[in-house]
Amino acid sequence: MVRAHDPEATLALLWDGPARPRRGPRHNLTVEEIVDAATRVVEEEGVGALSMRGVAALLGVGAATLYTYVPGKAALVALMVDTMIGRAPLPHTRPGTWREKVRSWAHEDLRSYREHPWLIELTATGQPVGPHAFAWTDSALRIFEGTGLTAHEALTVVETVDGYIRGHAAKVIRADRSRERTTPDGRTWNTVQEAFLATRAGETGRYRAIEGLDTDGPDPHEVFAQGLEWLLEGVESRVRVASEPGKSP
Amino acid sequence: MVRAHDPEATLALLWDGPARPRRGPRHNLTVEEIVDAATRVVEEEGVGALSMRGVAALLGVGAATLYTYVPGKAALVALMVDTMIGRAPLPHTRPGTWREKVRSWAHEDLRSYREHPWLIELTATGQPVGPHAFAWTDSALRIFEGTGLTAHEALTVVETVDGYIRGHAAKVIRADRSRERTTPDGRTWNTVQEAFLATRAGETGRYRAIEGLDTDGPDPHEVFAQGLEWLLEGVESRVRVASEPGKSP
DNA sequence: ATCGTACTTCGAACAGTGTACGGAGTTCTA
DNA sequence: TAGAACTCCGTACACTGTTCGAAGTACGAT
Repeated sequence: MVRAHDPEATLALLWDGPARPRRGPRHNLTVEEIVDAATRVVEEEGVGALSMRGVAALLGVGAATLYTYVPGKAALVALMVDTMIGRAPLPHTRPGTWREKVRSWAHEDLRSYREHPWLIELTATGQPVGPHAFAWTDSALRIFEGTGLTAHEALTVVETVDGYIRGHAAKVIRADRSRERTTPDGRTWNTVQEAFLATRAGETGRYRAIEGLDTDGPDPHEVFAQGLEWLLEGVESRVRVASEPGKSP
Repeated sequence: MVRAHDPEATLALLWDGPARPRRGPRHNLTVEEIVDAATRVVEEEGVGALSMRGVAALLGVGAATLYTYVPGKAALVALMVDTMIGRAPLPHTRPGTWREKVRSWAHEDLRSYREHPWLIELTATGQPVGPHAFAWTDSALRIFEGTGLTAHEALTVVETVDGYIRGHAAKVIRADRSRERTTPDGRTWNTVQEAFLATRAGETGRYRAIEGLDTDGPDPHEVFAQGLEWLLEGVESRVRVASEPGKSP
Protein backbone atom coordinates (compact mmCIF):
# COMPACT_ATOMS: atom_id res chain seq x y z
CA MET A 1 0.00 0.00 0.00
CA VAL A 2 0.90 3.62 -0.31
CA ARG A 3 2.84 5.69 2.21
CA ALA A 4 1.14 6.17 5.55
CA HIS A 5 2.06 9.82 5.93
CA ASP A 6 0.57 10.94 2.68
CA PRO A 7 -2.91 12.44 2.95
CA GLU A 8 -3.53 11.71 -0.71
CA ALA A 9 -3.81 7.97 -0.10
CA THR A 10 -6.33 8.56 2.66
CA LEU A 11 -8.34 11.00 0.55
CA ALA A 12 -8.44 8.56 -2.35
CA LEU A 13 -9.65 5.78 -0.07
CA LEU A 14 -12.29 8.02 1.52
CA TRP A 15 -13.69 9.27 -1.76
CA ASP A 16 -13.09 6.51 -4.29
CA GLY A 17 -12.88 3.42 -2.15
CA PRO A 18 -10.19 0.74 -2.51
CA ALA A 19 -8.47 0.42 -5.89
CA ARG A 20 -9.31 -3.01 -7.30
CA PRO A 21 -6.09 -4.85 -8.18
CA ARG A 22 -5.83 -6.89 -11.38
CA ARG A 23 -3.61 -9.70 -10.17
CA GLY A 24 -3.00 -11.70 -7.04
CA PRO A 25 -5.24 -13.54 -4.59
CA ARG A 26 -8.64 -12.20 -3.60
CA HIS A 27 -9.11 -10.20 -0.44
CA ASN A 28 -10.83 -12.05 2.37
CA LEU A 29 -12.05 -8.86 4.04
CA THR A 30 -13.47 -5.51 3.02
CA VAL A 31 -12.52 -2.04 4.22
CA GLU A 32 -16.03 -1.69 5.63
CA GLU A 33 -15.64 -4.77 7.78
CA ILE A 34 -12.43 -3.33 9.19
CA VAL A 35 -14.02 0.05 9.86
CA ASP A 36 -16.97 -1.66 11.53
CA ALA A 37 -14.74 -3.75 13.74
CA ALA A 38 -12.65 -0.74 14.74
CA THR A 39 -15.78 1.24 15.50
CA ARG A 40 -17.07 -1.60 17.65
CA VAL A 41 -13.84 -1.52 19.63
CA VAL A 42 -13.91 2.21 20.43
CA GLU A 43 -17.63 2.09 21.07
CA GLU A 44 -17.27 -0.63 23.67
CA GLU A 45 -13.82 -0.12 25.12
CA GLY A 46 -12.86 3.43 24.32
CA VAL A 47 -10.29 5.15 22.18
CA GLY A 48 -7.44 3.90 24.35
CA ALA A 49 -8.29 0.33 23.41
CA LEU A 50 -8.10 0.90 19.66
CA SER A 51 -5.10 -0.90 18.23
CA MET A 52 -4.31 -2.41 14.88
CA ARG A 53 -3.55 -5.74 16.54
CA GLY A 54 -6.83 -5.67 18.42
CA VAL A 55 -8.91 -4.94 15.34
CA ALA A 56 -7.06 -7.59 13.38
CA ALA A 57 -7.62 -10.17 16.10
CA LEU A 58 -11.33 -9.34 16.13
CA LEU A 59 -11.43 -10.16 12.43
CA GLY A 60 -9.32 -13.28 12.78
CA VAL A 61 -6.37 -12.05 10.72
CA GLY A 62 -2.81 -11.00 11.43
CA ALA A 63 -2.09 -7.37 12.26
CA ALA A 64 0.04 -6.78 9.20
CA THR A 65 -2.84 -7.85 6.98
CA LEU A 66 -4.75 -4.66 7.74
CA TYR A 67 -2.06 -2.68 5.96
CA THR A 68 -3.12 -4.11 2.62
CA TYR A 69 -6.54 -2.52 3.11
CA VAL A 70 -5.68 0.73 4.79
CA PRO A 71 -2.52 2.87 4.72
CA GLY A 72 -2.32 3.13 8.50
CA LYS A 73 -4.15 3.81 11.72
CA ALA A 74 -4.75 7.48 10.93
CA ALA A 75 -6.52 6.58 7.70
CA LEU A 76 -8.61 3.98 9.50
CA VAL A 77 -9.67 6.62 11.98
CA ALA A 78 -10.53 9.02 9.16
CA LEU A 79 -12.75 6.33 7.66
CA MET A 80 -14.44 5.66 11.00
CA VAL A 81 -15.15 9.34 11.50
CA ASP A 82 -16.50 9.99 8.01
CA THR A 83 -18.67 6.89 8.19
CA MET A 84 -20.15 8.13 11.45
CA ILE A 85 -20.79 11.58 10.02
CA GLY A 86 -22.66 9.86 7.23
CA ARG A 87 -25.11 8.46 9.74
CA ALA A 88 -26.19 11.89 11.02
CA PRO A 89 -29.27 13.47 9.42
CA LEU A 90 -28.47 16.35 7.08
CA PRO A 91 -29.09 19.67 8.85
CA HIS A 92 -30.98 21.44 6.05
CA THR A 93 -33.68 18.77 6.12
CA ARG A 94 -34.72 19.69 9.65
CA PRO A 95 -38.02 21.54 10.08
CA GLY A 96 -38.55 25.18 10.96
CA THR A 97 -36.78 28.49 10.49
CA TRP A 98 -33.02 28.69 10.07
CA ARG A 99 -32.71 29.31 13.80
CA GLU A 100 -34.74 26.24 14.66
CA LYS A 101 -32.73 24.17 12.23
CA VAL A 102 -29.45 25.29 13.75
CA ARG A 103 -30.71 24.73 17.26
CA SER A 104 -31.87 21.19 16.56
CA TRP A 105 -28.68 20.35 14.70
CA ALA A 106 -26.64 21.62 17.65
CA HIS A 107 -28.57 19.66 20.24
CA GLU A 108 -28.57 16.54 18.12
CA ASP A 109 -24.80 16.92 17.63
CA LEU A 110 -24.15 17.23 21.33
CA ARG A 111 -26.29 14.17 22.00
CA SER A 112 -24.34 12.25 19.41
CA TYR A 113 -20.97 13.31 20.84
CA ARG A 114 -22.07 12.25 24.31
CA GLU A 115 -23.20 8.89 23.01
CA HIS A 116 -20.02 8.39 20.97
CA PRO A 117 -17.31 10.33 22.82
CA TRP A 118 -14.66 8.83 20.56
CA LEU A 119 -15.96 11.10 17.78
CA ILE A 120 -14.72 14.14 19.69
CA GLU A 121 -11.51 12.50 20.81
CA LEU A 122 -10.54 11.24 17.39
CA THR A 123 -11.36 14.41 15.46
CA ALA A 124 -9.24 16.52 17.80
CA THR A 125 -6.19 15.86 15.65
CA GLY A 126 -7.84 16.83 12.38
CA GLN A 127 -8.69 14.28 9.71
CA PRO A 128 -8.72 14.72 5.94
CA VAL A 129 -12.22 15.74 4.81
CA GLY A 130 -14.28 12.80 3.58
CA PRO A 131 -17.32 12.78 1.31
CA HIS A 132 -19.82 12.67 4.17
CA ALA A 133 -18.23 15.59 5.97
CA PHE A 134 -18.21 17.52 2.71
CA ALA A 135 -21.86 16.78 2.00
CA TRP A 136 -22.72 17.68 5.57
CA THR A 137 -21.13 21.12 5.19
CA ASP A 138 -22.97 21.65 1.93
CA SER A 139 -26.20 20.80 3.70
CA ALA A 140 -25.44 23.12 6.61
CA LEU A 141 -24.87 25.99 4.18
CA ARG A 142 -28.26 25.44 2.63
CA ILE A 143 -29.89 26.29 5.94
CA PHE A 144 -29.14 29.92 5.16
CA GLU A 145 -30.49 30.00 1.62
CA GLY A 146 -33.01 32.78 1.44
CA THR A 147 -31.70 34.67 4.45
CA GLY A 148 -29.74 37.20 2.43
CA LEU A 149 -26.40 35.92 3.76
CA THR A 150 -23.66 35.25 1.22
CA ALA A 151 -22.21 31.75 1.08
CA HIS A 152 -19.12 33.11 2.77
CA GLU A 153 -21.15 34.57 5.62
CA ALA A 154 -23.22 31.42 5.95
CA LEU A 155 -20.05 29.36 6.27
CA THR A 156 -18.82 31.75 8.95
CA VAL A 157 -21.98 31.07 10.93
CA VAL A 158 -21.74 27.32 10.42
CA GLU A 159 -18.12 27.23 11.51
CA THR A 160 -18.86 29.45 14.50
CA VAL A 161 -21.60 27.17 15.72
CA ASP A 162 -19.59 24.05 14.98
CA GLY A 163 -16.67 25.34 17.05
CA TYR A 164 -19.07 26.19 19.85
CA ILE A 165 -20.64 22.74 19.81
CA ARG A 166 -17.33 20.91 19.81
CA GLY A 167 -15.86 22.97 22.62
CA HIS A 168 -18.87 22.34 24.78
CA ALA A 169 -19.20 18.71 23.79
CA ALA A 170 -15.68 18.21 25.13
CA LYS A 171 -16.71 19.93 28.37
CA VAL A 172 -19.84 17.82 28.78
CA ILE A 173 -17.95 14.63 28.07
CA ARG A 174 -15.30 15.52 30.65
CA ALA A 175 -18.06 16.10 33.20
CA ASP A 176 -19.73 12.80 32.28
CA ARG A 177 -16.47 10.94 32.72
CA SER A 178 -15.58 12.48 36.06
CA ARG A 179 -19.00 11.40 37.29
CA GLU A 180 -18.50 7.84 36.02
CA ARG A 181 -14.86 7.21 36.82
CA THR A 182 -14.17 5.84 40.27
CA THR A 183 -11.17 5.55 42.58
CA PRO A 184 -10.14 2.10 43.86
CA ASP A 185 -12.26 2.68 46.97
CA GLY A 186 -15.42 3.38 45.01
CA ARG A 187 -15.88 7.15 45.12
CA THR A 188 -16.21 9.01 41.84
CA TRP A 189 -13.48 11.37 40.66
CA ASN A 190 -16.08 14.08 40.80
CA THR A 191 -16.88 13.65 44.49
CA VAL A 192 -13.21 13.37 45.40
CA GLN A 193 -12.39 16.63 43.66
CA GLU A 194 -15.51 18.40 44.92
CA ALA A 195 -14.70 17.43 48.50
CA PHE A 196 -11.09 18.50 48.13
CA LEU A 197 -11.91 21.87 46.59
CA ALA A 198 -14.52 22.55 49.27
CA THR A 199 -11.79 22.49 51.91
CA ARG A 200 -9.74 24.95 49.90
CA ALA A 201 -12.49 27.30 48.77
CA GLY A 202 -13.47 28.13 52.33
CA GLU A 203 -10.02 29.42 53.21
CA THR A 204 -10.24 32.91 54.70
CA GLY A 205 -11.76 34.95 51.96
CA ARG A 206 -9.48 34.09 49.08
CA TYR A 207 -11.71 33.20 46.12
CA ARG A 208 -14.48 35.50 47.27
CA ALA A 209 -16.30 35.37 43.93
CA ILE A 210 -16.48 31.58 44.03
CA GLU A 211 -17.82 31.74 47.58
CA GLY A 212 -20.80 33.61 46.16
CA LEU A 213 -21.93 30.40 44.48
CA ASP A 214 -24.74 28.95 46.59
CA THR A 215 -24.78 25.53 44.92
CA ASP A 216 -22.24 23.73 42.76
CA GLY A 217 -21.52 25.26 39.39
CA PRO A 218 -24.08 25.11 36.59
CA ASP A 219 -24.64 21.86 34.71
CA PRO A 220 -22.51 21.83 31.52
CA HIS A 221 -25.48 20.77 29.45
CA GLU A 222 -27.51 23.77 30.61
CA VAL A 223 -24.54 26.03 29.96
CA PHE A 224 -24.44 24.66 26.43
CA ALA A 225 -28.12 25.30 25.81
CA GLN A 226 -28.07 28.80 27.29
CA GLY A 227 -24.90 29.88 25.50
CA LEU A 228 -26.23 28.54 22.21
CA GLU A 229 -29.24 30.85 22.48
CA TRP A 230 -26.96 33.80 23.17
CA LEU A 231 -24.88 32.94 20.15
CA LEU A 232 -27.94 32.53 17.95
CA GLU A 233 -29.28 35.85 19.14
CA GLY A 234 -26.13 37.51 17.85
CA VAL A 235 -26.42 35.69 14.55
CA GLU A 236 -30.06 36.66 14.27
CA SER A 237 -29.26 40.35 14.49
CA ARG A 238 -26.83 39.86 11.61
CA VAL A 239 -29.43 38.03 9.55
CA ARG A 240 -31.97 40.81 10.19
CA VAL A 241 -29.59 43.33 8.69
CA ALA A 242 -28.92 41.11 5.69
CA SER A 243 -32.59 40.63 4.87
CA GLU A 244 -33.51 44.31 5.21
CA PRO A 245 -32.39 45.93 1.93
CA GLY A 246 -34.93 43.89 0.01
CA LYS A 247 -32.90 40.91 -1.21
CA SER A 248 -34.55 37.55 -0.58
CA PRO A 249 -37.57 37.57 1.78
CA MET B 1 4.50 7.10 46.07
CA VAL B 2 0.75 6.84 46.07
CA ARG B 3 -1.39 5.06 43.49
CA ALA B 4 -1.27 6.55 40.03
CA HIS B 5 -5.00 6.31 39.42
CA ASP B 6 -6.04 8.23 42.49
CA PRO B 7 -6.88 11.87 41.82
CA GLU B 8 -6.36 12.68 45.49
CA ALA B 9 -2.57 12.28 45.19
CA THR B 10 -2.52 14.62 42.21
CA LEU B 11 -4.72 17.18 43.95
CA ALA B 12 -2.52 17.11 47.04
CA LEU B 13 0.59 17.64 44.93
CA LEU B 14 -1.03 20.46 42.98
CA TRP B 15 -2.27 22.34 46.02
CA ASP B 16 0.16 21.50 48.82
CA GLY B 17 3.31 20.59 46.96
CA PRO B 18 5.45 17.53 47.75
CA ALA B 19 5.19 16.06 51.26
CA ARG B 20 8.59 16.43 52.90
CA PRO B 21 9.78 13.02 54.13
CA ARG B 22 11.46 12.66 57.55
CA ARG B 23 13.91 9.91 56.70
CA GLY B 24 16.02 8.77 53.80
CA PRO B 25 18.42 10.46 51.42
CA ARG B 26 17.78 13.96 50.09
CA HIS B 27 16.16 14.47 46.73
CA ASN B 28 18.47 15.60 43.98
CA LEU B 29 15.67 17.18 41.95
CA THR B 30 12.56 19.22 42.58
CA VAL B 31 9.08 18.77 41.15
CA GLU B 32 9.45 22.15 39.47
CA GLU B 33 12.57 21.06 37.63
CA ILE B 34 10.71 18.04 36.34
CA VAL B 35 7.71 20.10 35.27
CA ASP B 36 10.03 22.58 33.55
CA ALA B 37 11.86 19.85 31.70
CA ALA B 38 8.61 18.21 30.59
CA THR B 39 7.27 21.58 29.44
CA ARG B 40 10.46 22.17 27.48
CA VAL B 41 9.95 18.85 25.72
CA VAL B 42 6.37 19.50 24.61
CA GLU B 43 7.18 23.08 23.71
CA GLU B 44 9.99 22.03 21.39
CA GLU B 45 8.99 18.61 20.14
CA GLY B 46 5.27 18.35 20.72
CA VAL B 47 2.97 16.28 22.85
CA GLY B 48 3.88 13.09 21.02
CA ALA B 49 7.45 13.40 22.20
CA LEU B 50 6.57 13.63 25.89
CA SER B 51 7.71 10.48 27.67
CA MET B 52 8.81 9.76 31.21
CA ARG B 53 12.06 8.28 29.89
CA GLY B 54 12.71 11.34 27.78
CA VAL B 55 12.13 13.77 30.62
CA ALA B 56 14.26 11.68 32.95
CA ALA B 57 17.08 11.56 30.42
CA LEU B 58 16.93 15.34 30.05
CA LEU B 59 17.47 15.63 33.78
CA GLY B 60 20.19 12.98 33.87
CA VAL B 61 18.30 10.48 36.03
CA GLY B 62 16.68 7.09 35.49
CA ALA B 63 13.08 6.93 34.38
CA ALA B 64 11.88 5.20 37.54
CA THR B 65 13.27 8.04 39.63
CA LEU B 66 10.54 10.40 38.45
CA TYR B 67 7.99 8.27 40.24
CA THR B 68 9.35 9.34 43.61
CA TYR B 69 8.42 12.92 42.74
CA VAL B 70 5.21 12.49 40.85
CA PRO B 71 2.54 9.75 40.94
CA GLY B 72 2.54 9.27 37.18
CA LYS B 73 2.44 10.90 33.80
CA ALA B 74 -1.13 12.17 34.20
CA ALA B 75 -0.17 14.03 37.37
CA LEU B 76 2.88 15.50 35.66
CA VAL B 77 0.65 16.78 32.89
CA ALA B 78 -1.76 18.28 35.43
CA LEU B 79 1.17 20.14 37.00
CA MET B 80 2.36 21.38 33.61
CA VAL B 81 -1.09 22.66 32.74
CA ASP B 82 -1.74 24.38 36.05
CA THR B 83 1.69 25.99 36.01
CA MET B 84 0.99 27.37 32.56
CA ILE B 85 -2.41 28.71 33.63
CA GLY B 86 -0.59 30.48 36.44
CA ARG B 87 1.41 32.44 33.89
CA ALA B 88 -1.69 33.98 32.23
CA PRO B 89 -2.81 37.39 33.47
CA LEU B 90 -5.97 37.31 35.60
CA PRO B 91 -8.98 38.34 33.52
CA HIS B 92 -10.57 40.75 36.03
CA THR B 93 -7.46 42.92 36.01
CA ARG B 94 -7.94 43.81 32.35
CA PRO B 95 -9.15 47.33 31.51
CA GLY B 96 -12.58 48.38 30.32
CA THR B 97 -16.16 47.22 30.60
CA TRP B 98 -17.07 43.59 31.26
CA ARG B 99 -17.45 43.10 27.54
CA GLU B 100 -14.02 44.51 26.79
CA LYS B 101 -12.50 42.39 29.52
CA VAL B 102 -14.09 39.22 28.15
CA ARG B 103 -13.05 40.06 24.63
CA SER B 104 -9.43 40.68 25.52
CA TRP B 105 -9.29 37.55 27.68
CA ALA B 106 -10.71 35.51 24.77
CA HIS B 107 -8.25 36.86 22.23
CA GLU B 108 -5.33 36.51 24.61
CA ASP B 109 -6.40 32.93 25.33
CA LEU B 110 -6.55 32.03 21.66
CA ARG B 111 -3.14 33.55 21.11
CA SER B 112 -1.77 31.52 23.98
CA TYR B 113 -3.29 28.28 22.71
CA ARG B 114 -1.82 28.90 19.29
CA GLU B 115 1.59 29.53 20.76
CA HIS B 116 1.38 26.50 23.06
CA PRO B 117 -0.86 24.00 21.26
CA TRP B 118 -0.01 21.34 23.82
CA LEU B 119 -2.21 23.22 26.30
CA ILE B 120 -5.27 22.37 24.23
CA GLU B 121 -4.15 18.85 23.48
CA LEU B 122 -3.33 17.97 27.06
CA THR B 123 -6.42 19.49 28.65
CA ALA B 124 -8.70 17.56 26.30
CA THR B 125 -8.75 14.63 28.70
CA GLY B 126 -9.64 16.72 31.76
CA GLN B 127 -7.19 17.31 34.55
CA PRO B 128 -7.91 17.72 38.26
CA VAL B 129 -8.37 21.42 39.04
CA GLY B 130 -5.22 23.05 40.39
CA PRO B 131 -4.85 26.22 42.42
CA HIS B 132 -4.08 28.42 39.43
CA ALA B 133 -7.10 27.21 37.49
CA PHE B 134 -9.23 27.78 40.56
CA ALA B 135 -7.91 31.30 41.09
CA TRP B 136 -8.38 32.00 37.41
CA THR B 137 -12.06 31.05 37.59
CA ASP B 138 -12.49 33.23 40.65
CA SER B 139 -10.97 36.11 38.76
CA ALA B 140 -13.17 35.52 35.72
CA LEU B 141 -16.26 35.64 37.92
CA ARG B 142 -15.24 39.02 39.27
CA ILE B 143 -15.54 40.49 35.79
CA PHE B 144 -19.28 40.43 36.32
CA GLU B 145 -19.39 42.06 39.73
CA GLY B 146 -21.68 45.02 39.51
CA THR B 147 -23.56 43.80 36.44
CA GLY B 148 -26.53 42.44 38.38
CA LEU B 149 -25.76 38.85 37.39
CA THR B 150 -25.78 36.26 40.17
CA ALA B 151 -22.59 34.25 40.71
CA HIS B 152 -24.34 31.30 39.13
CA GLU B 153 -25.23 33.31 36.03
CA ALA B 154 -21.76 34.78 35.84
CA LEU B 155 -20.25 31.29 35.90
CA THR B 156 -22.62 30.27 33.13
CA VAL B 157 -21.28 33.10 31.01
CA VAL B 158 -17.66 32.28 31.85
CA GLU B 159 -18.12 28.62 31.00
CA THR B 160 -19.97 29.47 27.81
CA VAL B 161 -17.17 31.68 26.60
CA ASP B 162 -14.50 29.23 27.74
CA GLY B 163 -16.13 26.42 25.76
CA TYR B 164 -16.35 28.68 22.75
CA ILE B 165 -12.69 29.64 22.97
CA ARG B 166 -11.46 26.09 23.35
CA GLY B 167 -13.55 24.75 20.50
CA HIS B 168 -12.26 27.42 18.18
CA ALA B 169 -8.71 27.20 19.45
CA ALA B 170 -8.74 23.56 18.40
CA LYS B 171 -10.01 24.58 14.97
CA VAL B 172 -7.37 27.26 14.52
CA ILE B 173 -4.60 24.92 15.62
CA ARG B 174 -5.76 22.26 13.17
CA ALA B 175 -5.68 24.85 10.39
CA ASP B 176 -2.21 26.00 11.45
CA ARG B 177 -0.93 22.46 11.41
CA SER B 178 -2.37 21.55 8.02
CA ARG B 179 -0.62 24.62 6.65
CA GLU B 180 2.71 23.65 8.23
CA ARG B 181 2.73 19.90 7.74
CA THR B 182 4.20 18.70 4.47
CA THR B 183 4.11 15.51 2.43
CA PRO B 184 7.40 13.79 1.51
CA ASP B 185 7.42 15.71 -1.79
CA GLY B 186 7.14 19.10 -0.15
CA ARG B 187 3.53 20.17 -0.59
CA THR B 188 1.54 21.10 2.51
CA TRP B 189 -1.35 18.92 3.67
CA ASN B 190 -3.53 21.92 3.13
CA THR B 191 -2.71 22.31 -0.56
CA VAL B 192 -3.02 18.58 -1.18
CA GLN B 193 -6.49 18.48 0.34
CA GLU B 194 -7.61 21.72 -1.30
CA ALA B 195 -6.54 20.45 -4.71
CA PHE B 196 -8.24 17.13 -4.17
CA LEU B 197 -11.52 18.63 -2.99
CA ALA B 198 -11.53 21.08 -5.89
CA THR B 199 -11.77 18.18 -8.33
CA ARG B 200 -14.71 16.75 -6.40
CA ALA B 201 -16.61 19.97 -5.66
CA GLY B 202 -16.99 20.75 -9.34
CA GLU B 203 -18.81 17.50 -10.09
CA THR B 204 -22.07 18.18 -11.88
CA GLY B 205 -24.01 20.25 -9.39
CA ARG B 206 -23.76 18.11 -6.31
CA TYR B 207 -22.69 20.39 -3.46
CA ARG B 208 -24.39 23.39 -4.96
CA ALA B 209 -24.18 25.46 -1.76
CA ILE B 210 -20.42 24.99 -1.56
CA GLU B 211 -20.10 26.01 -5.20
CA GLY B 212 -21.49 29.39 -4.16
CA LEU B 213 -18.27 30.11 -2.29
CA ASP B 214 -16.23 32.45 -4.47
CA THR B 215 -12.96 32.08 -2.54
CA ASP B 216 -11.76 29.46 -0.06
CA GLY B 217 -13.63 29.29 3.22
CA PRO B 218 -13.25 32.01 5.84
CA ASP B 219 -10.08 32.17 7.94
CA PRO B 220 -10.64 30.35 11.26
CA HIS B 221 -9.22 33.26 13.19
CA GLU B 222 -11.74 35.65 11.65
CA VAL B 223 -14.52 33.18 12.31
CA PHE B 224 -13.46 33.13 15.94
CA ALA B 225 -13.48 36.93 16.25
CA GLN B 226 -16.80 37.33 14.48
CA GLY B 227 -18.54 34.55 16.41
CA LEU B 228 -17.23 35.90 19.68
CA GLU B 229 -18.96 39.22 19.02
CA TRP B 230 -22.21 37.43 18.25
CA LEU B 231 -21.93 35.49 21.47
CA LEU B 232 -21.16 38.63 23.48
CA GLU B 233 -24.10 40.39 21.92
CA GLY B 234 -26.38 37.70 23.29
CA VAL B 235 -24.76 37.93 26.71
CA GLU B 236 -25.10 41.70 26.65
CA SER B 237 -28.84 41.50 26.17
CA ARG B 238 -28.99 39.29 29.24
CA VAL B 239 -26.87 41.72 31.25
CA ARG B 240 -29.10 44.62 30.22
CA VAL B 241 -32.12 42.84 31.64
CA ALA B 242 -30.29 42.04 34.87
CA SER B 243 -29.22 45.63 35.47
CA GLU B 244 -32.64 47.14 34.78
CA PRO B 245 -34.73 46.48 37.90
CA GLY B 246 -32.43 48.68 39.96
CA LYS B 247 -30.06 46.20 41.54
CA SER B 248 -26.41 47.18 41.16
CA PRO B 249 -25.66 49.98 38.68
C1' DA C 1 -0.61 -24.16 -21.06
C1' DT C 2 2.82 -21.93 -18.93
C1' DC C 3 5.56 -18.27 -16.91
C1' DG C 4 6.28 -14.10 -14.53
C1' DT C 5 4.37 -10.70 -12.03
C1' DA C 6 1.47 -8.53 -8.97
C1' DC C 7 -0.81 -9.41 -5.29
C1' DT C 8 -2.40 -11.16 -0.11
C1' DT C 9 -1.18 -13.01 4.18
C1' DC C 10 1.42 -12.83 8.24
C1' DG C 11 5.44 -14.08 11.68
C1' DA C 12 9.08 -11.58 13.27
C1' DA C 13 11.40 -7.64 14.42
C1' DC C 14 12.26 -2.65 15.68
C1' DA C 15 11.97 1.06 18.51
C1' DG C 16 9.26 2.74 21.35
C1' DT C 17 5.49 3.43 25.63
C1' DG C 18 3.93 3.80 31.15
C1' DT C 19 4.74 1.82 35.24
C1' DA C 20 5.68 -2.02 39.06
C1' DC C 21 9.21 -4.38 41.51
C1' DG C 22 13.02 -5.21 44.20
C1' DG C 23 17.78 -4.48 45.44
C1' DA C 24 21.32 -1.27 46.94
C1' DG C 25 22.66 2.66 49.27
C1' DT C 26 21.56 6.73 52.44
C1' DT C 27 19.73 9.40 56.20
C1' DC C 28 17.22 10.28 60.20
C1' DT C 29 14.67 8.70 64.51
C1' DA C 30 14.15 6.08 68.61
C1' DT D 1 23.65 2.18 67.15
C1' DA D 2 19.79 -0.50 65.03
C1' DG D 3 16.30 -0.26 61.88
C1' DA D 4 12.83 2.10 59.53
C1' DA D 5 11.98 5.03 55.78
C1' DC D 6 13.44 6.85 52.12
C1' DT D 7 15.92 7.71 47.07
C1' DC D 8 17.70 5.88 42.98
C1' DC D 9 17.40 2.95 39.17
C1' DG D 10 18.17 -1.60 36.21
C1' DT D 11 15.10 -4.71 34.76
C1' DA D 12 10.91 -6.52 33.29
C1' DC D 13 6.04 -6.70 31.56
C1' DA D 14 2.67 -6.02 28.43
C1' DC D 15 1.77 -3.09 25.17
C1' DT D 16 2.01 0.19 20.67
C1' DG D 17 2.31 1.30 15.00
C1' DT D 18 4.67 -0.05 11.27
C1' DT D 19 8.14 -2.43 8.05
C1' DC D 20 10.26 -6.33 5.97
C1' DG D 21 10.57 -10.44 3.72
C1' DA D 22 9.08 -15.12 2.90
C1' DA D 23 5.39 -18.02 1.25
C1' DG D 24 1.54 -18.86 -1.42
C1' DT D 25 -2.08 -17.45 -5.04
C1' DA D 26 -4.42 -15.73 -9.11
C1' DC D 27 -4.31 -13.52 -13.30
C1' DG D 28 -2.36 -11.39 -18.04
C1' DA D 29 0.45 -12.11 -21.63
C1' DT D 30 2.64 -15.13 -24.32
